Amino acid sequence: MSSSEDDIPIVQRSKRILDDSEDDVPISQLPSSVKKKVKRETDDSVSLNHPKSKSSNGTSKSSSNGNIKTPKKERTKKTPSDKKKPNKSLQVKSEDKPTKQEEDEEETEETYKWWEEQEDRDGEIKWDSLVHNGVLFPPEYEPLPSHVKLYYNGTPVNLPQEAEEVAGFFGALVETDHGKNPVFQSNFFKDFQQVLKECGGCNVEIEKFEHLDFSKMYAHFEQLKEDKKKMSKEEKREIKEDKERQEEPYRTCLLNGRKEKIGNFRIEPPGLFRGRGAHPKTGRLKRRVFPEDVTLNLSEGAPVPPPPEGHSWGDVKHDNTVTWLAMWKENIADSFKYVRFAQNSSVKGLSDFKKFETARNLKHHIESIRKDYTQSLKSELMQERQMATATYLIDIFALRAGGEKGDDEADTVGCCSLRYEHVTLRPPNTVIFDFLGKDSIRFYQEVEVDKQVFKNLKIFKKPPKQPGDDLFDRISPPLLNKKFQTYMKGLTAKVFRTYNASKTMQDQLDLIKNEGTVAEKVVRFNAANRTVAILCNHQRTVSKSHGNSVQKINDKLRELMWNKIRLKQMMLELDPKLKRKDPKYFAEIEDLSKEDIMVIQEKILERTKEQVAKKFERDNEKLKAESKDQLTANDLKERMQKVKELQAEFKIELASGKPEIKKSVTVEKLKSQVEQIEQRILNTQFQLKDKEDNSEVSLGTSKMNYIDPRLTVVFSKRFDVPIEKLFTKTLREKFTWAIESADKDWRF
DNA sequence: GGTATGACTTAGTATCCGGTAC
DNA sequence: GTACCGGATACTAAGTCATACC
Repeated sequence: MSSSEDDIPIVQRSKRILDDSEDDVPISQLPSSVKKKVKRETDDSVSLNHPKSKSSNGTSKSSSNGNIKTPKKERTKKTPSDKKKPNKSLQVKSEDKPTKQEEDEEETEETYKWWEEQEDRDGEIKWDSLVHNGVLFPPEYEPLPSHVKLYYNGTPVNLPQEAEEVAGFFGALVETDHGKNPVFQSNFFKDFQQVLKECGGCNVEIEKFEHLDFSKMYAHFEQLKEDKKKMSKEEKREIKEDKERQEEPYRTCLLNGRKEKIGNFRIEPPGLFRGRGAHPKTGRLKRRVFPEDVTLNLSEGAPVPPPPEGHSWGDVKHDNTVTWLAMWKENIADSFKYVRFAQNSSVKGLSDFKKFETARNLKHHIESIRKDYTQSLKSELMQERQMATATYLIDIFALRAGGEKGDDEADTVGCCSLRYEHVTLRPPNTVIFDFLGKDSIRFYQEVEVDKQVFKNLKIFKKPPKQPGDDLFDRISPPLLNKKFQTYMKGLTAKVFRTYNASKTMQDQLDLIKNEGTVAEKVVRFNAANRTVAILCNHQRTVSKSHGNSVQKINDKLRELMWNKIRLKQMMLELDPKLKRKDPKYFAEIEDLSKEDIMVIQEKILERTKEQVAKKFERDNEKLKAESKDQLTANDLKERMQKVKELQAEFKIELASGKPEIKKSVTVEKLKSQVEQIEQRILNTQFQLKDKEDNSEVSLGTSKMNYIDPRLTVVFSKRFDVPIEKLFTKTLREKFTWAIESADKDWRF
């Protein structure tokens, strides 16, 4: 690198790789060294039919043949330059920052519709050319102000910078569940002491975690949060724009000459490992990643982005059989972390499409698979019997495969790793599953199973087996998957989950009638989604505000109920004979006791008081701003008088049991008001039920990973529900291929 | 056949951000 | 204008599975 280049800030230098040198140059026109001869595998190719390839009757083939088109063609080896050159509009532009509108247009123009391509896309080669600007490193550590210290036994500790950073990681978490977890504390403390030792120690001998006092650090971080909140809009905007400017070069890359988004272009910052569940390593220090730890992957001959000043890359690879752009080794589990394409990239889209097509293909085999494993449940061979039983559990209860786990990981299980204690048998054929699955999420289900499955599980638990022993001791996920491959190409344990999730969704959607408002249809769609989420055991922790908001809705319901009763009381006041005519209609008048009513009235009064007080404050602030005379305490008293009047009315009503009737009121008018309130009650109850039902169920995971997006698109089209109501912006981008390729008649 | 490795998908949670009520 | 709430997004941990190697 020339010295003049050295003077250019890293951000600008790397930006130039895409912006200057390759700007407006399609990859196919790059120097020949960039182009790479590509050998494509042609076996079992998958491609999508696109709207242009209609059958003679004008309907898309996708609805009838499942979009799979696999004529094996002998293909000659292709080089990138043989491929169709991208449109001018697809080339990366960067000079003159485009306006927001231009950006949007550009976005639309640049979207590569891979699903409209005719070519086969299977095989080992994942890309023909890949050019990118490397990765974004987290900022260097900024030392704390000198007055913010860690204390040990009351003594302020002068920590070296490296150790202060680690202490700060903990300091920020002291009040969280992690910070209070003894394993987290102990792991942190060991690593903290190690770092301290590495950088030469400090003024105090630190021996016990219990003597550490992080309160000053914690207060400092809290203050920083507060300050951030208090920043003006302008300041916040500037910071955001700065951040975006810095990230810009790393957001996208050139994949086969087309601009594509990158997902996690940021190297993970150092911190304390937050393992889920009872993870033995939770709290360990995740060390800072340096360029020397990072391997880049890009086209041979493509310009290698310069590493940050004074550093060099660990390695630079040119492997087009993988889809990562950069990787590094992390120090907790000693595994790799990858920088990959974004969810809406062609690479991810194609992979998603293939996943759903494989799952969809299972429908042609599922019947014979079920027949086969039902037979094998009675096999003489223990291994076969275990295989059949495990397949049954994976198919029917959507269990994961359940690979072996080490002692240095959380103790979680799936099907093959189920142990004696995870399954309880209750004759004649009830099985109680109780175990921690992925992410230490509890799987608890009491289910009735096939009689032979029950028998088998009983055999698998027979002595000398005891708690701690594997239920399925003769099989493993690789063995299961090997067997699955004999049923169908590409079939593995996880495909059953995708298949059953999408099949369930389709069945549920089929039950929905095309009636009601859009909002009602969305609620029904979500209910179908929820069935799938429950099948897959997708949970979430109840939000902190959940109890509060449920309480609010319940209060609202009681208030509505009271109002309805009052209206009915008024009706009887106007025409007492009504009660004899329709006793059922008026029966609910007795539903609320005097105490109930008092509580409701108090809540209303309280709320009204608060409203008046707040309005008073606001008005005063307004007057102050206009330099006018302030409202006085007397004014407030006057305003509060109205609340007092209301209170008096309530009191009279409570004593007499008769609400005040206005002159113009008629029985008919009251009846219509009752109907209105009843509708509101129904809506509110519906809203409450939805909230309760969803409080512990996470719908997003199944929508994102398991439900074929084309099902959602079909629902949207058939039921006239805008796709925006069913997919967020991110999901619409991720599933553009589905939105543009599935028609009304598509079936999973 | 078992284990290690590497590359990918799936997953829950933390944080951001925009709408709404006041 | 602000505080609050909830949905959307970002982050990264934790799975699955193919392949290589012995």
